[in-house]
Formats: sequence, C-alpha cells, structure tokens
Amino acid sequence: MESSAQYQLLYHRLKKEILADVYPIGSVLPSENDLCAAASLSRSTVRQALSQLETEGYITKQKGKGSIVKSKSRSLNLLSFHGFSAMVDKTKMSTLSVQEPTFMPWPEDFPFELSELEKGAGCIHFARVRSVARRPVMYELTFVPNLNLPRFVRQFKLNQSFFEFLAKEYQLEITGMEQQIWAVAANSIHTQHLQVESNTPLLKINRKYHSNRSHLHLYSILYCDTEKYALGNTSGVINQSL
Amino acid sequence: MESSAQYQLLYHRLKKEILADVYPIGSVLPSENDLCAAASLSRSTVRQALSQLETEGYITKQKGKGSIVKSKSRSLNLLSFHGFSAMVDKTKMSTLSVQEPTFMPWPEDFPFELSELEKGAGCIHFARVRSVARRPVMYELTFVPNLNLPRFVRQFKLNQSFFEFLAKEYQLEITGMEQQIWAVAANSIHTQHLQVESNTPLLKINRKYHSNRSHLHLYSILYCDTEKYALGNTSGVINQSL
DNA sequence: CAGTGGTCTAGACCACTTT
DNA sequence: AAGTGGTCTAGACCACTGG
Repeated sequence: MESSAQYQLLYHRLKKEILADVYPIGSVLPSENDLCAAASLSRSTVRQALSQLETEGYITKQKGKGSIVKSKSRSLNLLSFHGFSAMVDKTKMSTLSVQEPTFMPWPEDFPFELSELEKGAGCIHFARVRSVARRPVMYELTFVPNLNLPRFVRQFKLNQSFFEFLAKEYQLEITGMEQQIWAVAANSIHTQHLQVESNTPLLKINRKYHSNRSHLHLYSILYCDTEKYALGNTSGVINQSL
Repeated sequence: MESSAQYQLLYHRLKKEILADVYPIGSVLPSENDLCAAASLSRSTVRQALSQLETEGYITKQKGKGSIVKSKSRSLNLLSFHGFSAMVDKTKMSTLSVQEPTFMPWPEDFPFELSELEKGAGCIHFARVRSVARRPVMYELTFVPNLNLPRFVRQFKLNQSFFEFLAKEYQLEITGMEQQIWAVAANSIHTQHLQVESNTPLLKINRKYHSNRSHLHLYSILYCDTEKYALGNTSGVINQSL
C-alpha cells in the first residue's frame, strides 16, 4: 500500500509522532545520527526523510542545534485571517454551527466537476460561521463525498479543526488545493450569517482539496467579510539563509 | 557572495541556462551521469542541485526518461486569471500603461512598512491595466525601491513580464511573497480604469515580494474585476505518484 | 569541547523507458 | 541491452551551537 522505501517509512513514522505530540511543536527531533542508529539506516536515507518533513513545513533544521518541530500540518499557503497589523489572536476565534453534518445528494448547481464515483456516493454537508472577537467574518459551506468515512456525521464536532479531525480519525491528509476567488455583493443569506448590509463586498472562494486518498476530494465554498480583517498568506521561502 | 557549495553552483548554472533557453521548456536536461562527468561531481551532489530545481518547479523528473524542463520561473502559487471553465488564453491578454515608470517619493499612505534604507531611496512607480479579450480585469500599481536598479526607468517596457525583466537585467529572482486580500467597492478611479459601475465589488490585493537580494522588496497593489474571470491558483502537490 | 546539521564522495542495486 | 532516475550505504570533513 504505502511506498516501502526506507526514507518514506521513516518520514511517515516521524510525521505520525509529530501529529501525536510525541514531538510537540518547538521540541527537537532525535539527531540524525541517533535516527540512523535507531533505524539502522545510513545518514543519507535519514536526511531524505527529514528533508521531506522540512519542505512540507513540519520541521526546520538548524546547524549545530537539530531538527525543530514547527507545525502539525503541511503548510499549504492557505489564506487565513490577519488583522491589519498582526495576526488575529486565535483565542478570539469562535465557530458557530449553521448546518450540522447531514447526508444529502449533491446540490444541483454544485460549482465543481464531480467524478462518477463521487456523484454516486452523495455527500455529507455542513456549514459554519467563523467569528473573530465576536464579529462574524466567514461563512463556510463544506461538502464531502460519502466515501469510506465511517462515523463522520456522528463524530465530527463543528468547533474543532476539520483537517485535524480527518488526520486523526482517518489518517487523511490534505496534500494540495485548487481555488478560485471572486469579489461579490452580499445577498440575503450573507447579510443574515455575516451581519452585513446588503450589497457589501464579500470575498467568495471556491476550494477543491486534494488528499492522500487519490480519488477523495473535499469541497468548500467560503464567503468572507474583509472589512475589518483581511485574508492573507505567505508563499515561498521568505527568510532565506542570508 | 553566492553560496559556494558545489550543488548550489550547479543549481544556479542550470537555472540560468533554462532561463536563457539553452534548455527550452519541454526539453531534457543532460542525464545525472553526464552532469557528474561534466562537472566532476558525485551523483549525490548533482541530484541535490536537480532536487532544488524540482521543488522550485523548474523541472520534473521521470524514471527512465530524464529531467524535463517544466517552467522558466519559480512556481510561487501566485493567483492568476482563470475563465470559468478553462484557463484564460494568454494570447488574449493585453496590457495598457496608465503610469510610465517614474521616480517619486513613497506615497504618504503607503500600506506596507518600509525599512530606513527603502525610505531613503525613494521609489520607482508604474501602473498598468491588464485586459482579457479587450475587457479590463486588473488595475495594478507597482512600487520598487530605487536601490541598485540602474536603467530601470529607461529600459522597462510595461507590456513585458516584470519578473522576467528583473531576472534578465539584474539576475533578480522573486523568492517569496506575502499578500493580503480584501473585497472592496469600486470608487471613481476604479470605475475609470476597469470600466465598471461605481460600488462594483472588486478584489483588492496588497503584495510584498521578497527577492534573492535580501533587503530588496517589491510592492504591488492590485484591483481585480472578477465578474467575468475569477482569480485562481493551485498549491501543494496535486498529482502525487500513485 | 562534543554534538549538531551541511556538504561531498564512490560506490551499489533496483525499476522503468527506449531502442 | 543500454540508459535513465530512485534508493541506499559507509564513510569523510566542515561550520555552527552549546556547555
């Protein structure tokens, strides 16, 4: 099933251990020599595994120090909320359920193309409103094909991280994404959920997520009020060595 | 100046040759063994150089075939225009100059923080309107600090690619970017350049580009009419092996 | 100073593609 | 069969960080 290359096995093991807080964020992985000895591998092979973790954003390496855990999820350069001066304090974010997860057929006017497999399976749909400092900023509709995700409807709680839930419950990892972005005028649905005036300019984002299950995609439609908080991201290597 | 590691030297040489069409898009680089022999390097070192070209999106590798040139610029996951069904035909894109490159002090209300070095240097500013199928879709204001970019004002032609000009003329490469995105209502300036009604929702994007000159940044402010063409991008590895 | 990651070598065997 | 990239080993020396 999985690639049986030694560096891939080590990569997956370390990633799992990072996810499971064996190595929490900020901690240092065992040194390359220790990993070599423990796994009976050459240093090149160990470095190949660490290199993959590094390019995917899980760790950073520092000469003389070690490999430091940076993040618990692949850095995908997703847009996220930023204040005008600093990043929004995560403790001030809250989530409101608008539609609990339910089984349904795909909407007639679904904006993404679906495979026959996805069409036949129907979908699980839920919707949330995200707020920052009690001000609603994002209305999010998510659609997941009903394909081998047992207990999803019962177990997923809307106030948790969707991606972390998928990783823990199904070992499902988001590996990539396509998105399209528009500026649109708020209609009656948006005015209600985002508490804005009619015709307020909103950011509309359609997203198709790709995962490590090659035929399983997730879909989201986002509406964002950017009056107080812009959406921002960073891509590429911003801090180069020298 | 440059890193003197052998793999970095080879990486830079190959990148320059790709840029200069020594290896055009679609062509195959010399095999790893040939590169080893030509540069008197071990295969690991050659592979490290190729690996960097690969993760930056210049080449793809295929077992049994070789290293195939994919792109002439680092893939930065920039947002670009997409039609509703297919990518916009590049032959239908045109550029209109609104403001020719000129020296000026930084605007009072410049939305990015500037270093003392940048402040003192003043800036070069130009503005363009991009059209797709003769319909204006983007109004773009660009600001470049006046730091060691000789002949810029005289030589840069607004209808060429800004990034390719910088690479050819100054060996300046864009390595990363930060951006913030809003939905805003069109004001009188936008209605004029983008030929839209007042208060039409527009995408506003502020961008700060980072380059291989560690203290040189470029700045752009974009206003996009997304009524006909959305902005889209792709990030992460969409097509995994298997 | 000992330990870390960064760079590099000279081999080896494998799976895949093309001729 | 010959050539390609994919994986892997067992060394080596270096520059950097810490006590």
